[in-house]
Amino acid sequence: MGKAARTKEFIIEKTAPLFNIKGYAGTSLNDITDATGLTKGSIYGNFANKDEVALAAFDYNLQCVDDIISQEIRKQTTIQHKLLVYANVYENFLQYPFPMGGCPILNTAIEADDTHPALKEKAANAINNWKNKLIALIQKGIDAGEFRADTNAEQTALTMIAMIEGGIMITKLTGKLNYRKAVMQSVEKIIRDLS
Amino acid sequence: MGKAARTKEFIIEKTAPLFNIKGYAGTSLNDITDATGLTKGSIYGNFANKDEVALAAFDYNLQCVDDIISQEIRKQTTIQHKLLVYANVYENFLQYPFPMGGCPILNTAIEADDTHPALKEKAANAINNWKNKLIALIQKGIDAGEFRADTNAEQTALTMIAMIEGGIMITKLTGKLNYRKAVMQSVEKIIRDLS
DNA sequence: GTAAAATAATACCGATTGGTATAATTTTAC
DNA sequence: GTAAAATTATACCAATCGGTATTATTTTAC
Repeated sequence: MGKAARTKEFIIEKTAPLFNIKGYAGTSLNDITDATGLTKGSIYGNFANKDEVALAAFDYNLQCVDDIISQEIRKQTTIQHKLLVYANVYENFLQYPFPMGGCPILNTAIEADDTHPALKEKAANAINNWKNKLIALIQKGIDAGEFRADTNAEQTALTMIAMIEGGIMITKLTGKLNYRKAVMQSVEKIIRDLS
Repeated sequence: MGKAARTKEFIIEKTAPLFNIKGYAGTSLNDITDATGLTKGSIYGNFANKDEVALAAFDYNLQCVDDIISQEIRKQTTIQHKLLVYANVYENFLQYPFPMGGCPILNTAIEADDTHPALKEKAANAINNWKNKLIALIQKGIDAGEFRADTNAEQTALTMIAMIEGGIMITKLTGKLNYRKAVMQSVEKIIRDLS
């Protein structure tokens, strides 16, 4: 890994929390130079513009979440427990190296949906990948006889995602941790009801 | 209503969609003067600063949603149907005079939670009021014998809100209307399961 | 070790940011 | 109808916005 690649990585690491907390419009190039200790010349020597930094920062934050989830899923043996990982990780994300500012998909989705097509597409892909992973897991559970045969995998997957993201929003906003806990218990109920 | 009050109202009406679509940081004073056709002098003659416009715009957008919901709830007679209004209105919000840019609570919550305490508090109050209304409805259903006595009203309310807001985010992001439909059908199932 | 190439710092650009002082114009109160 | 008060427009402010040309400094390749 050459110097250039290392600096690029460094810039992304330092700015990823900024974009997740303050948003794309709310993060200025001054914020970026402050957070990295580098100058504008250095930033623009490694990225074409602010957009490219933001896109890379989103990828970094998303990868961070994916790594945590994947690692926890690998620890579980039954499909039901693998599905429960999503609820458990998001319910206790303070215990994990979760990106500062909350779920990057949610944050990016809300800001970018009407304003930034490139970021919007990245967030949309993230949701679709998440959905597909859930569907694959649920289908595996159906095939293995662990879940009911009449399960609507796609509807269950979308409902889980909606509940998790909605629960994050509510708790981040109100400061009430038990609000998220209540929602995540509903997610758990939905998963248990698949059996 | 004097001239001043009318102009103030006019500014709010014209800028409310802006703030809901582009966000607080993304909406500039130029956007505001463009949308209203007024000059900066006029804006600052009626509002102390951009913050005050944004706060008033949020109130306006929220009132808009509340009016739609309240009106539809009044049309229904059973508690179950009153609860279903939330799912139905949000599922078909294109059929109503819903604020441009989607749910103002969600939009404001995500942008303001780490950056704008005053807006954050307004959004938090909106969520709490929504939650309390749902709890009151559910409790009424329990008291009337329409719902099961062991219903956890608060958990149900929070789960409904999370699902609705999460469902809005997913559909706004992916453009797939049937994704929201799937989630809203899950909301309906939760409501039906109360009986 | 040296020369070429890549990276980083400095200094700058025009445009835009939120905001204000002042002057012109309307409203309002009587 | 007139004078005082409130509202709106004009012109401006310093600061900051994203971005770039140029210079200085490191890396890299040989």
